[in-house]
Amino acid sequence: MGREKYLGEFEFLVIAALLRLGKNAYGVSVRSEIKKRTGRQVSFGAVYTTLDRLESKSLVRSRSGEATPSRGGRPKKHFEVTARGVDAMKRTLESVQSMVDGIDTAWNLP
Amino acid sequence: MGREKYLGEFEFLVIAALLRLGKNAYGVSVRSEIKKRTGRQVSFGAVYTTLDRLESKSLVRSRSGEATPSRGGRPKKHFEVTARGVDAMKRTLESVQSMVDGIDTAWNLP
DNA sequence: AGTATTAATTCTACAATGTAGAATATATCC
DNA sequence: GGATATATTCTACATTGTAGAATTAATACT
Repeated sequence: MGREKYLGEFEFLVIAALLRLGKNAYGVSVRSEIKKRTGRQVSFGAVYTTLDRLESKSLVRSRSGEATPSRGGRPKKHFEVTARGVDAMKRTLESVQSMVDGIDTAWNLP
Repeated sequence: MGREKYLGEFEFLVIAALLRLGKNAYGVSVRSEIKKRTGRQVSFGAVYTTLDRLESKSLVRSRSGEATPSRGGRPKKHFEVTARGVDAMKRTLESVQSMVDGIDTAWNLP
């Protein structure tokens, strides 16, 4: 049995973005989704590096190349979350929630 | 304005543990609280290193030395979360939740 | 064909955080 | 003082976070 791993803070956001974006998930859209929802500023480098690392850990998978992008530019590289990726996300979210449960209301945390 | 920072995954757990433990928060109890609630295995090194780093970022504060520990052993070093620490926690939790919101039910994540 | 324009990804580099385990310190008791 | 108990500090390295410049690939235009 491989030791259970947990997602880093940013890795978590990236995987969540992939899940929400579904079919339309690729570097640029992941970045804007995170910016849009969290309001935080995110560099391309951060996103692509993280996507690569997640892929080499098999938490994410990519299918490259797009048929015909009607307008110029490099082809997109689409990503999707693997089953293992979803598991890692669940595990991570579970530990966060088990620790936060209770104090959230006491300290009126979100 | 200093750029908004976010807590790392483990830093988050440690701060949460401090909040729950209140008056009784110190290295050893933080470790066991995290183990107990999340079921994950946690080394002392991880906890103390993180606590130190959080302190140097002023997200946490420590008051050292205990009056009379009725039974032998080195004195405890107690920790508490600063206002900035609570803020960082809120910010971090907010971005996690804003990204997870919606998919949690769709993917039956915790 | 050659060049400009657009869209997106890859590379490079370094900072911050995660993690373990041995070593060390401090206190009590006999 | 030596044994025992309790807790923290140190050392070292692996993984994750983050930014921005450079590069690649495609289309459109002249």
